[in-house]
Amino acid sequence: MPIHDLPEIRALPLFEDMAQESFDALVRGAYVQTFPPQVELITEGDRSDFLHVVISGSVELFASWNRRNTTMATVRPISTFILAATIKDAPYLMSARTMEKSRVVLIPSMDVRDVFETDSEFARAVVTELAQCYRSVIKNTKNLKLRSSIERLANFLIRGHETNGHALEYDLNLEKRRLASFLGMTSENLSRAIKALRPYGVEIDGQKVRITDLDDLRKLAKPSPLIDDYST
Amino acid sequence: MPIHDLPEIRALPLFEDMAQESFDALVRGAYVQTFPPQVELITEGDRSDFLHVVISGSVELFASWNRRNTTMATVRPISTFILAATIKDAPYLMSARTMEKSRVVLIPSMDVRDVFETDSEFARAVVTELAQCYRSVIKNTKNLKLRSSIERLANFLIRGHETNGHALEYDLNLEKRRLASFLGMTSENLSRAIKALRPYGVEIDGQKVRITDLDDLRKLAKPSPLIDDYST
DNA sequence: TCGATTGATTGATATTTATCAAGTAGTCAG
DNA sequence: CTGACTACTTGATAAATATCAATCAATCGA
Repeated sequence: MPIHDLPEIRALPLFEDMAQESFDALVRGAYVQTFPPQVELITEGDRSDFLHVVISGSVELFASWNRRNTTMATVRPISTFILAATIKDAPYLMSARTMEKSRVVLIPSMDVRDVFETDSEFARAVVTELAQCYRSVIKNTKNLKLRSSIERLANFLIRGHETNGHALEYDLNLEKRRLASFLGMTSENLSRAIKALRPYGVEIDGQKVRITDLDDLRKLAKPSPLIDDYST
Repeated sequence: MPIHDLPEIRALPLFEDMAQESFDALVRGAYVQTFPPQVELITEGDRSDFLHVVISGSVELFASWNRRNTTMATVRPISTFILAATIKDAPYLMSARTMEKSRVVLIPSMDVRDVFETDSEFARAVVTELAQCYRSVIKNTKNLKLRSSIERLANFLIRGHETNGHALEYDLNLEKRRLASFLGMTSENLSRAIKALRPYGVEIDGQKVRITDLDDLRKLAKPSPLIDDYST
C-alpha cells in the first residue's frame, strides 16, 4: 500500500489507538485499488473477504430482494464499511458499488479478525465503531417507520444544512434517484415531495439546495436528536 | 442478586467467556427486580444507567416521534438490551416497557463500561453481540424497505414456524396490535393482511397460527437468509 | 454537431396503506 | 351476572405512495 495513504487510515477512530505492530499486521496484507464508477465491489450473500476503507470517491451500499433494490447508505471518505460481516465472518448483507471513481483499501478479513483477537485496543475500537453503526441503523429505522416521505426529505435537507456548516445553500452531492431510494420512496415521489416543500422554504435546482425559511422547514420536519443526530 | 439467577446469566454469550472476577464485578452492583405488566423500564432520550437482562416475562422496545409510536422489537428471556447505549454512554434511542410480569436484572452501566475496559474477553463478547444486533437491524431495514406489508407478515409467520421447531401450528405469542406495529402497519391492515393470506394456506385464530400450505406461503413470502435468518 | 442515452419531472391512474366509524367477542372487576 | 373495557375485525373512505407513460433537459460518445 502506498505510504502516503497510511497516515489518514491510521488516524481513523477504528485504528488510531491500536498498537503499531497490530496496525502493521493489518496493513501488510492490505492493498489499495482504484475503481472506475459503477463497479460492484461486493455482492450481498458473498463471504466477507476484505474490510474496505474508502479513501476517495464514494460508495453506495444497497440491498436487493425479489428484483427490488434499495439504497441503504452512501459511504464517503474516509471510512470503513462492512465491519460487522468481517468480524463475524458472515455473509455480506449488502452489496457495494462505486458511485464515482474511487480509491479503496482492502484489508483481508482474516487479518482483521486475527488482530481483533490479539489487540484489545483494537477490539475496543471495533466496539465503539459497531455501537455507532448500530445506533445509526436504529435511527434510520425510526426515521422510516415514524415519518412520512415528505418528513424524511425535510429532515434530510436540514441534516445537509447542518453537515455543510449550517449553510443555507449547499450541494446535494447525490443523485436524486439514489436519495429517493435511500429515503424509501420512488424518484417520482421525490420530485413531488420537493415541490411540496416549496411552501416551506425549500428550493432545489439540480444539485443545489437552497433553504429560504429554515424555521418553517423545521416546524414541518421536527428534527430530533434521537433520530437525526448521527454523532451520538 | 439471588444466587439462582446467576448461572443462567453467566451462560449468556455476552458473559460466558469473561473472567470470573470481572463477572463478579458486574454482578456486585447489580440487582434483580420484578416488574408488573406495562411498566416503562426506560425512556428514550434518558441517559443509560443500567444494562438490562430479561430473566422472565417479556419486554417491548418501542420508539416515538411526534406523537407516533412504533414497536421496534420484543425482548424475551434470556437476553440483554440497550447494550450499545450502555457502552457508548449515550442516550437510549428506544423506550422499554414490560409486556407482562417480568424479572429483569439491572447492571449499572458504569460497571459494564469499567469491565469492558479491563476484561478483553468481555470486550470481544460485546463485539460479537453488537455485530449480531447490527446485522439484525440491517435485516429489519431490508425487510421494511423491500417488502410490502403482506410479504412482511408472510415471512414473519414462516419465521415463527421455524423458531417453533417447524411446527405447522404454533402460538403467536404476541398481541396483534404489537405485531402490526412491529411490521410497520396498522392493526386494521394486519387484520386484512391475515385474511389476504388465507388463500396461501394460513389460518390465524386468536393467538393460534396454523399453516396449511407451507409451499404456497413460501412462494409468496420468498424468504431469504439475508433478511430472515436471525442467526447469522 | 448530433443522435442516443440517462436522469428528472409531470400528469394520469392504480395500488397500498391509513383513518374513521361501527360493531363483535372476549375478559374482568364488582 | 353485568356493565365496562379492550383487542380485534369489518366496511367505507381518505391519504400516501407507486406505477405507467410521456416529455424535458442535460450529458456524452461517435
